[in-house]
Amino acid sequence: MTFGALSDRTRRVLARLVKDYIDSGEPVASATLSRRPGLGVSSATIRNVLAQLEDMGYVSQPHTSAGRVPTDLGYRYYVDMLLETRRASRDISTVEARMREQAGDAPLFDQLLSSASHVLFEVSHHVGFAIAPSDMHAIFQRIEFVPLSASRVLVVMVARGNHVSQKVIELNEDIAPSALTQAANYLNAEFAGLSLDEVRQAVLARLEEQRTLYDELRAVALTLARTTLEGIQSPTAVFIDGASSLADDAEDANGVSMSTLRTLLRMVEEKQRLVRLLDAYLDGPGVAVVIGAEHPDPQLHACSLVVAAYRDGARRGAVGIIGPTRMHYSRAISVVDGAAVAVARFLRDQN
Amino acid sequence: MTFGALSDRTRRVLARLVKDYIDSGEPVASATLSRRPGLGVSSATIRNVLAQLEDMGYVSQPHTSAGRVPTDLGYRYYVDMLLETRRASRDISTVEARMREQAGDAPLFDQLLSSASHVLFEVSHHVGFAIAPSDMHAIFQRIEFVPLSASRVLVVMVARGNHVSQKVIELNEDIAPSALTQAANYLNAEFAGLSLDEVRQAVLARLEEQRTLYDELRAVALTLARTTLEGIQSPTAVFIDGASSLADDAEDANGVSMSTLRTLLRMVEEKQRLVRLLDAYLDGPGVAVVIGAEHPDPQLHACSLVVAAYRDGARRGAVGIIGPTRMHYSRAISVVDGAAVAVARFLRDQN
DNA sequence: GCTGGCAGTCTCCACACACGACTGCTAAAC
DNA sequence: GTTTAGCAGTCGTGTGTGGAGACTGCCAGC
Repeated sequence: MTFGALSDRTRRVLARLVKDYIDSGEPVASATLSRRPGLGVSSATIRNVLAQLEDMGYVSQPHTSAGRVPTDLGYRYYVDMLLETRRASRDISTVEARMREQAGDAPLFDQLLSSASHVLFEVSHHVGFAIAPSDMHAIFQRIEFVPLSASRVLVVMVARGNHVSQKVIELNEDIAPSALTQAANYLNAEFAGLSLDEVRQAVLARLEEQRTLYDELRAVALTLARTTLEGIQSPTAVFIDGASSLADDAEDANGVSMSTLRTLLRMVEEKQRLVRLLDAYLDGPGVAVVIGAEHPDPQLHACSLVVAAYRDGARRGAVGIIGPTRMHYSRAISVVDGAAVAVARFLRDQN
Repeated sequence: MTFGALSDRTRRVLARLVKDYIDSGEPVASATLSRRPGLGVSSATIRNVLAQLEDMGYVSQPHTSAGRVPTDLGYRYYVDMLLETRRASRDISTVEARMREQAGDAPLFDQLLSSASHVLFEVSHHVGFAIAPSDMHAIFQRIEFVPLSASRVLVVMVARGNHVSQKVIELNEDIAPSALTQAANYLNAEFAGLSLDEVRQAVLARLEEQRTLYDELRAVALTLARTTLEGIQSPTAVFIDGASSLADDAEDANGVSMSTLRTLLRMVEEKQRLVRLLDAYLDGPGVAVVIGAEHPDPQLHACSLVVAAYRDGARRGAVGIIGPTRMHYSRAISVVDGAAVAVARFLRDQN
């Protein structure tokens, strides 16, 4: 997008109006803007500018005798300006320091994401979230079988990045601890370094062969591996924190109605909804901002989403925040950006 | 509590009023009650009864020309009647079947509690929760060390009841995988069957001795065990589901105001608050109900809590629901009771 | 002790009115 | 041509009034 379409003064008025509205929550009057330093013109002039901005769809009036309020398009213009100018500034240090404090030096992957969502909430005062990359692309590092009883086994699978998943498997027949150890050794030697998806395919292929070629140890190992991996392709892990901030947003009648509140609370519960919602925005680089009516779901038209993807090799996850359209975008953007960088850095350090 | 203080008819009127109010949410008029089958008296008579009940503090009028609404004391009387008469009936089958569907046959302890909270939410349409017993009394079953890199170890500790906890430990110096295996073997042989608290004490005691008596293997094992156990005494695990139902409660203006909503959402986040809140109610047998102003926290005066403890050997945890004081108590009580029994049964079956 | 009837009370809703906040427009000034 | 001051016009908000409706409390009669 080019910013040439609006004159310099018009742009300054729009930016000032958006900022004022974000701070106050009240429609902004021309007189209020003219009193601001920086634009040394009278309220009448501002009124002319605002009339233009209204024609172009950047601002609107709740009613004739009220000040102006930014439309979603107005926010969009403002945010694009921010993204353009603020590209350099990011707030990694604060976010990263807080995450380290929260999660410790050697966190499990889940702990890392959980603390990311928590820190995003703390610093933005909006709902923070962190989404794990799809498990299937994780790099298999190690598997371990812990006997719980004669026929029950705890499977612990470790993927790169301290990504641990576990599952209890109930066997049809008893199995000796030594057999479990051997099975684990076999699998570790055979598959370490492959992605879980590749491991799954390899396991299935070998089980096919196995039908003819009979080998007790391998059969057990591969069957255990298959059962384990079945559970793994379960839904993507999602961490969300700060749902209580929604109550504040709804109370301020920030356009966040009770039904929006409910929609978001449901999303906090059925986290996969959030994953679906985000799927579309995970491709671009840097921070993406989705404002109000840009959401496909009408229930979210009062909300904005600030999201940034992070990379871990070929895998991509995301962190971000959800808040009312009237949110402090500049801070939100720098914080989310910082969190994405911090998560990526953590992962790099662990590998 | 004895129910003799009120005449039989008075009690029936109170019960009918509470039920009607729970169903409708509207103040109940004397005429409405007189039309109900069962109490074959005119509205004027009902009015006399209601006046008595009001004197005794069981019901109140929002304003002079309105019907009656139960007070917290009225609910209390009603709930005590329920607890007295319904002691026999519990709804285990539904709850247990749903939990089994949710969690599978061999769930991890966390999965079990998570599904309990979810099922409680589903069937009650209020916030459901499940609290794990304090970890320190769990029975140590097995520990396993998984090498992640030369100096990083994943500790997996299993306690009875499929209770798995894990932690990454960063060592000061490199350690060979074989040493880890030996360390695990030593700890498993030595401490299996003790409570984690006992293990912790034993480990500390032996480390004291160890200062003089030098034995590399044991020193490593005990040090790893100590570091692991340090992390374990972390806050009690709590599972909560159904926060979105709070939005419904607040929307119906069930007395659940925005500030109550916020308080509860905060509690969903800082789960330890809930643990503290419940501490007082975990001792009694069966189901406990805390109604409105009976809560110490004034923010919860619009809420009721239905909670039941479950036992796992010497350990006690709890399950329950939180909803508006105007909640369907009879169903809530039977469901919570059923869930507590189902969790206990699961644990017994796993051990 | 119960019931029918009636007067009294209070909420809720609709309507009207005045106040205040901004705007849009126009004509004059720069 | 652009900016400004001034003014008329518009609309939301807060307040007050009145009538309808919903219950109750009380009293007299059964």
